[in-house]
Amino acid sequence: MRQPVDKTRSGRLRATIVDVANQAGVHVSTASRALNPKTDHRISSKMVGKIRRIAEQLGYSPNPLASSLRTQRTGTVGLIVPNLSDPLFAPIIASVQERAASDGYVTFVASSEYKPDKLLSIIETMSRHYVAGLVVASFELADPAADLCLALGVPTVAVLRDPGHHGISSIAMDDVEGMKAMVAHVLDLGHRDIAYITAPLAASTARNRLAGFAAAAALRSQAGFRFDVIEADAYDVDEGTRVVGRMLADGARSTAILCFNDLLAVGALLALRTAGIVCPEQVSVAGVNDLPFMGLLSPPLTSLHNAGRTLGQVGAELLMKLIADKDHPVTRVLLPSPVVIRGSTGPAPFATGTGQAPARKLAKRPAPR
Amino acid sequence: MRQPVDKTRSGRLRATIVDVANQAGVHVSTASRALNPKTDHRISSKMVGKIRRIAEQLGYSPNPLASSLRTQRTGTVGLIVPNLSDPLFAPIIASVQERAASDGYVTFVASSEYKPDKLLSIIETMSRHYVAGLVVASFELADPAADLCLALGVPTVAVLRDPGHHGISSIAMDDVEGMKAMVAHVLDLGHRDIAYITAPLAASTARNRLAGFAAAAALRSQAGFRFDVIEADAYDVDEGTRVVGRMLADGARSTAILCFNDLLAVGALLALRTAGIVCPEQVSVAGVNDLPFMGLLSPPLTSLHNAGRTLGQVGAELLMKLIADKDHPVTRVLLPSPVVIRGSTGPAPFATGTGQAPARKLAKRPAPR
DNA sequence: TAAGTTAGAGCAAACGTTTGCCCTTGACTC
DNA sequence: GAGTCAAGGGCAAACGTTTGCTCTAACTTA
Repeated sequence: MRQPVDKTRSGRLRATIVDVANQAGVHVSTASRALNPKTDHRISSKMVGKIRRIAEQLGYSPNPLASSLRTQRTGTVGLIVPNLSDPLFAPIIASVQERAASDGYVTFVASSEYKPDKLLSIIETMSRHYVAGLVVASFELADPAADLCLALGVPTVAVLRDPGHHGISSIAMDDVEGMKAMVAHVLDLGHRDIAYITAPLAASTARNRLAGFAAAAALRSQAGFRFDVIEADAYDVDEGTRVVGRMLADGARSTAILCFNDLLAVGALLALRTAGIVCPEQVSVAGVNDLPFMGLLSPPLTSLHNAGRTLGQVGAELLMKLIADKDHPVTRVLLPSPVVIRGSTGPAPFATGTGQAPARKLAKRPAPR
Repeated sequence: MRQPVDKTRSGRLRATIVDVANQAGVHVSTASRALNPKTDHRISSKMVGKIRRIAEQLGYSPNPLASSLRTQRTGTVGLIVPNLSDPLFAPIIASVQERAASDGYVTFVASSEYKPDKLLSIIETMSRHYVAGLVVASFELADPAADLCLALGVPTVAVLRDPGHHGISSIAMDDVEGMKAMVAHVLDLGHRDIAYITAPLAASTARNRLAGFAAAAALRSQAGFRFDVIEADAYDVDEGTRVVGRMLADGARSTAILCFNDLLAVGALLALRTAGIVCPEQVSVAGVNDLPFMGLLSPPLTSLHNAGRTLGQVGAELLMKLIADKDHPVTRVLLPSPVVIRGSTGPAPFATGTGQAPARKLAKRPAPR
């Protein structure tokens, strides 16, 4: 005698497929097939109707754990970002989530905290949870984590940062061209002494933006132009303040400071303000990513557009294809990253148009108000 | 004859507990007990050692799906926010995630998009996935979703917004006191005609901030004081611009505009700027939440502090307790929400200190630059 | 020394699905 | 009218754990 299912067990009152089958007077396998659109052709249509009706009325919905255990597939995808608090990732998280949900997937989000080992262990964990696929925004260049994803056989899409792995599809901003355009912008404004604050070069974004800067600089390698690169150790506002503070203390003469991202740029603005240097009249500043509110700062920040939502959406879309078709070709997408010109970049002081800027230290002037 | 486990199946090469048991020459139940610290006292310690060693060397880790199916428990918690893109929720997401992870839980994040039905269906889904508990930042007042959580028997903590349900623990900001303090602040500055832009009153936050505003207003119900309430339909910058645009068009005379949140306040600033009204000289503006960068706007925004990280951390902590002990008493935590005074609030124009402000329309003046 | 206790380990059921295979039945073919 | 076939449905194993129960042997205790 089969015990009737105890509906009150553990506080969960959920009908199982055997309840449905019993009620319909059929075998559980029949119920299973009838409920699954992929297999319901094996069952007579009136039986399908009956079983569906009973399932509905019992409020049956399949237990994803049991189903996944049997099929070795789940309805979940994983999303890994390097930092959950950085506003840069908010639209990516939101859009990946939305896109995945529209295909019936729920999303695990995890933060790798910019730590390569943590990334590895998260991937391990997610794989153990049988995620159907992974969207990763944390890859570094030649990241062993990319190999791990492939070894584990989990479909993976890189967003924002491209590990440069031949087996991993990716979607990212065109940082090289973006940065070239940014340099062109400040050159147009007459700047001849330009500094670029880069982030640690482990990430493709950092590498590419530096490459763009360097490429643009190479075109003006003549006398009268000066291009400096300073390396920051972090990605946040404080680091920007520290770095620019040091630059000023070292007597830097740059009239334009381009930053790896907006947070560093905001830090730069603060450091300049503290030093009594007026932006953009004395020094221009620009960032990358065009975070929310950057247009409302004073001065409003010039930046490179970052299509966070598109990144996430297209990335998730790509992942869905990869999941559906294991042999989907590896694809690589680059999104244009145009310069968003605002008030923090302006004409170079004493610009002569000849390319020969007079030697000059950043003067301390009282902050305007 | 048992077939040897096919390690290459479906691309996943994972040792199971039966591999460990076979290798150790013991029954799988013995292996299971040896591997579980809760039950390993039932097995001789040298056997435990041997089995652990073999497990390690085989790279065994338990399949969470199978384990959860059997135990009806998972190592996952759910987090539901109303909007993934709002910077307000970023620190909450990050901190819940961190705190849960430190207890070995992975986190599902979902967005209810401010839609009550969507919230219900997300809770349903998560419950089906056997989440161990739920952190919910989307509750409305007297939300049926709160009943659902209880009915499903899933431990739940409300953060930020309190559904006011006797069975649900919560942690939130003290919006009533915060708003009172904000009103006191602008009264101190001499303002006598104060407007408050509220959000839809479905949420406890909206209700409480309005209550705080009303309570503070009640103390000055004498002639010469005027307190207006305008209801916004949304929570974003655009809505703030629209609402304040309408107010101006309607000839509002308020010299201080308090807003439900920073996004509305930013919208208010934009509308004022468009109208050529100078903040704070002509009209003061304040928000709530103190989002990142609000101190860098021009003018820097006065706001109420929001302890997002604490909210998430304490909320998750509370959830861990609830999970560990089903009979943990329902607790309610309120965090102080002090006024962060910045440049967007200033002395009332024509302030006399007598409480009798002269009738005056908001004058259009050219925007300064 | 007989009875009772305990430690250590195995047995098998259970969690809720899915799916390859088999069986029955009725229709169709030659 | 015997053989073929397809449709419709049942059987039982499998996914990888956990856990109540049983069994055996060794160890106490009176």
